[in-house]
Amino acid sequence: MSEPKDESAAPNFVRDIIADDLQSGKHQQIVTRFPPEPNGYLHIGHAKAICVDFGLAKEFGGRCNLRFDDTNPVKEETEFVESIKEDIKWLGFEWNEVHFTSDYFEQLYAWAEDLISAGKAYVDSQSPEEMKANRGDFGTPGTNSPHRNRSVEENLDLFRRMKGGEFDNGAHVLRAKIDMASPNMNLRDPSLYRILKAHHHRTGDTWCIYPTYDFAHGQSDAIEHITHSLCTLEFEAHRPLYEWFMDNLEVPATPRQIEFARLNFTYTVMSKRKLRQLVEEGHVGGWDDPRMPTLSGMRRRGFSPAALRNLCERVGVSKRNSFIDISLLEHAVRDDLNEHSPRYMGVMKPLEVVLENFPEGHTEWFEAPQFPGREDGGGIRRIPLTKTVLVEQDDFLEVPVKKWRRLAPGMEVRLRYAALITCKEVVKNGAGEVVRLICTWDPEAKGGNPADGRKVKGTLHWVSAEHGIPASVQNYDRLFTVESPGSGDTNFLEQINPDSLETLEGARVEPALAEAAAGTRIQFERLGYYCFDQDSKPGALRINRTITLRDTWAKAGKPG
RNA sequence: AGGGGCGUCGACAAGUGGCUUAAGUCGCCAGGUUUUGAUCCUGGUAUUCGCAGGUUCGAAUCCUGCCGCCCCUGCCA
Repeated sequence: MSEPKDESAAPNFVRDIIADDLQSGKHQQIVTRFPPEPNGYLHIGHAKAICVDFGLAKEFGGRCNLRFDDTNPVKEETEFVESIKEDIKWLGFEWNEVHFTSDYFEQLYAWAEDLISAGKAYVDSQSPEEMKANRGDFGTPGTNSPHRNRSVEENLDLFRRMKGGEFDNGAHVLRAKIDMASPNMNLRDPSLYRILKAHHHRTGDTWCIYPTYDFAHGQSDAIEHITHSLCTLEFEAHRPLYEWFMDNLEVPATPRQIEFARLNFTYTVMSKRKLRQLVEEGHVGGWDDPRMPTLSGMRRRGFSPAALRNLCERVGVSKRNSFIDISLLEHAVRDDLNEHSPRYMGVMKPLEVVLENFPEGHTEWFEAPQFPGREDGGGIRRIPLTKTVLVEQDDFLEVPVKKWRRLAPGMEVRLRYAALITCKEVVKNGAGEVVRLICTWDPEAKGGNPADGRKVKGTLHWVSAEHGIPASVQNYDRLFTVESPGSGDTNFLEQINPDSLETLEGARVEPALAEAAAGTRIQFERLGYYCFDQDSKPGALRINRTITLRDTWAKAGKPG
């Protein structure tokens, strides 16, 4: 039944509530739902909601439905339904049933008439401006609408004519008759139905009146017998209204709404508006740009679903508004990728190294483990060593700094898994730039193990110049330079990190990667985790850097 | 101004009157191992729980007052 929760699982007050409800017998089985509005792409914030909604249901042997909250036909919808489903599946969750709030329009309408018949709802014909003015203020009670006391018959007639399409948008609205003086603004006769002569992505032109979120959500939960309706903090003030409907309508079940804090990260933006602006103004390549916090962007970047799930678990669920340090995300990603990414070598900015005593035209093959840490190495791949190899430009310094353990004149280093080489000569071009290193290799140290047991501290990644395969590499970094973009009166667009994307066209990778499929996640040793882009193909490799390895050397502030 | 919610280490977050002179995770610092300056391992990192009083033998946990932050006046969700 319920899986034992991971010891590393962070606390989660919702989990405690559910456990209590199950133990007390209030529920035999729990049912939750994930209710996205199909009007945009899912982002990392939604990932938390998905993990909570689906994860808790799974943990307790319950069920979780996917429900598209499509009560507003004005906001283009159908195109997002598939991407949302895809993202949820990618994250690793399955829904029990898929529903659309629009499937319940008939029932919702019937309930609206019930409310009218019971004298608990009325058709208001004030203009939006009048309604706003009469709603009062936080400090002052609202004023009853002049239409508040229309008869049941008149209300029914008006409401049916609204449904029949007799009126223009905005001419009338159905409101609940609750309390215009309530300190909770949501209870000052909230709108239940509005006239919207728009084409709906599923119901087409069947309706011209649509229920509001408040009138639709809880009742939809009830129809699906949801036991725990989990949502974010901003709906807290709506809970009394949610419950008012449960109390005043003949609903088949009475779900409980529980609110928790949404997920926020430093160094990124999460609002739909800002994300859209980034895309529409071309600051990024699209919704799935690897720098975007959208699930499609993160997927393309190479983040694994398990990493995201682990992150959500570690972050916990509480009611505190908080900004999670992005390093927590980065850690979760490295943690999972370290465990699951096979190792390869690739040189980003090549520097030629000629092994002067290596036989001309000869190729020496070595076997290297895919997972060096594992006992059996997790499989192997073969890598060729030739007279000319490529190493990273950053791994050579003509004048080494202290503690330098890479290449420098006279220094011996290891070419990982293959050889020990010593730098003998530095060749420069007319501009004084280093273009080539002349080195010798130790034929007695094949594989990198010296016959005399001498210690060679530095180990470099490398690629055979003859076998190395060209690749276009995209290095991604944080999209913003400040912790909370757009805070205060700053413009978040001016805080975009100008170096969030670096494209390297001269990279060369080891031949074992020639046929790598799009979506493949690997580690380039000593550099970081990478993912073959969705557009990558043999002959035109395109590789996205997901995240660098931790680099305490760079952090120590080494020069150059 | 009214209502709702929240304030524990740099960031998350346990703890709900004594076993807490406050878990864990990330980060950071210091060591060790290492053919990735990665991983891994070890140790350090809040005498203090928004502030001020009070109750109590005893409080982060109870009471009172204050301060701070977030949400609510869509025919958005």
